[in-house]
Amino acid sequence: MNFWLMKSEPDVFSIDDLFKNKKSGWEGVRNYQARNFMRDQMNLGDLILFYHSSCDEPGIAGIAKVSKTKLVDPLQFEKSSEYYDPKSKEEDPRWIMVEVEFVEKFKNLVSLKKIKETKELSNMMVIQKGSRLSINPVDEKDFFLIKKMAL
DNA sequence: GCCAACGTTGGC
DNA sequence: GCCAACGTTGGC
Repeated sequence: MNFWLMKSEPDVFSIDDLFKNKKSGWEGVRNYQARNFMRDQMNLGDLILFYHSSCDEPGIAGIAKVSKTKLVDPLQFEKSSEYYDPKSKEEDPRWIMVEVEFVEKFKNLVSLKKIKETKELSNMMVIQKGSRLSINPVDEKDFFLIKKMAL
């Protein structure tokens, strides 16, 4: 089993939205590195730190898990979508995604600030300078430490 | 709104 | 294949 961190802007899609919908396709990723993680390395049941970005208090808001793998992102073929990709072909779709399922919302958000202050988490990709990748692999021990910090 | 750090595009 | 210009991310 692998562990992940996935970023979402809460104005667009928050942990509360995932709670309401129970499940959601992780649409709109248009970065090859992030896509490759989803396409090649995500397995059913992998656990995900749900990260809120570009908001008042950036940080990890809860946990989700991978409920379906290797899905075709439908928005790449929708002309009206901001995620439309004219270069992607139906017979060879460029953008592959996973479906995620709600697991829990943290009682206390584990803020970016807190993560930066925690020495044991200094290796996390999300706090490395210049790291903008929206999907990061996470060490198992970091995953469970963050879960503990949310209590 | 600013801006640093990256990624992508396209001319050559 | 290089690289300048441009676009995006995301914290502050």
